[in-house]
Amino acid sequence: MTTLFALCDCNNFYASCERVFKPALNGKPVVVLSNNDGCVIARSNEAKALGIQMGEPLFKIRNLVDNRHVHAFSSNYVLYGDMSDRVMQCLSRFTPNIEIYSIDECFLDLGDFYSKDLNAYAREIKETVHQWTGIPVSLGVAPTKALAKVANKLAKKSKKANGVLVLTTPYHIQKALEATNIEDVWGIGGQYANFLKKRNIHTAYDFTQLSENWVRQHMTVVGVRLLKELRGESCLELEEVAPPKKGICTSRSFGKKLNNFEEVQEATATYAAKCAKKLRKQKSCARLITVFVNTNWFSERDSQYHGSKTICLPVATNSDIELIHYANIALKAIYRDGYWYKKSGVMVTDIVPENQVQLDLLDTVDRGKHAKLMEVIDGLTDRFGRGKVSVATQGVDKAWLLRSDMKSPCYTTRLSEIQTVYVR
DNA sequence: TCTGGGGTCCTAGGACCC
DNA sequence: TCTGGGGTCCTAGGACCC
Repeated sequence: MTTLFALCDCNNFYASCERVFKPALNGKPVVVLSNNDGCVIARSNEAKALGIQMGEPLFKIRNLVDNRHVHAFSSNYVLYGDMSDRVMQCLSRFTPNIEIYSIDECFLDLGDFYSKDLNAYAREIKETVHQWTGIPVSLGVAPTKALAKVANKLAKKSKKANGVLVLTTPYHIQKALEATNIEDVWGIGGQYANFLKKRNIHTAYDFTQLSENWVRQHMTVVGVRLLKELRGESCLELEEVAPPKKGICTSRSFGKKLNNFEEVQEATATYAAKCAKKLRKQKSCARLITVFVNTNWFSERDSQYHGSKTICLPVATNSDIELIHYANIALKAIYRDGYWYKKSGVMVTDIVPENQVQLDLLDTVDRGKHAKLMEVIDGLTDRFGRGKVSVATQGVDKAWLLRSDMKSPCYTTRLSEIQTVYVR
């Protein structure tokens, strides 16, 4: 059986989302910033043309932003998540077999469409998504996922392709591989790119000429899989159902540096509650919780400290109350006075399905009661918005909160004005 | 002054067991 | 003095992705 994949990738996704609701920004440079308005994480084509790099800190390009009238937005993940859902729903009308690969990318199984005019079909997909959601996308079509990635990159880059490139013949595939720099290949990061270039491997085509043994020796079985994929042998299947996560992490840099235990504790408790919520969403419980704290490692003045502590819970849980309790214990064990803290985080691992939790005979926690309470809290959160109901440790003043001074409204989701309630 | 956050997979090496 | 061999599990670290 011949395989055929399309990779649909939203162009400059976050920047495009902002533009959908502010069409006056079309044709103008737009950037979206990371949490705390720290660095650039999305750029419109006009912003790229100004030389603004991905990941560049805002303060380094302040002049450019001001002088060239670059429109900067704080990130608004609720908006982007909702726009992503709309794009994916639209795509699923074209084939039921899709894999949502990331917030802005989707693989489509086009195996049944080989006899169709693939160029016309891909273009129809592209135009429909744009019409329905306002988001511009590019499509690459090829016999393997890695080749679909190659096709997608070229579809974006080439004026002639204009957002759609179909690679089905050996001739076109070879031309595409020759036109793709090795560092632009999916699965080749900076380390491997340097390593390969030193050995005179500069394009994706050069890479396909290597021997399987050599690649295995230097790049593990992952490299071999990529080699086969680029040679047209499909090794990566469409994963329509996302497997449950094996680890869940919530961490943030604080809006300002902190040297006060209570404030770090509030932030950390909030991250623990976020982990609990993510666990409940995928109907899992976790048995290991890790808390870590960091000072600002960019600062040359402040003395540096990194602490982390993992605690094994007697019984796996997804309750806010329990995870906050153990997060507090872990934090107390690693917190040292006399440092300026910039970031903390909570990670939960050893994750099991909710209905397969091993119980402990000496367990003193009323799990039924916790589950009921969490159900109520989740219900309130869904109706009235995040942060309206919380465990008291999470704090009220929140001096540690992120900065996001340039955030767009949540155009697509409801906001609420209900009084905040605290559960003790 | 200001520098993101959240994941995956693979391998090597040590501990431990029979 | 001689000092096995194979298997599993765990962890740390390194690579990658968006």
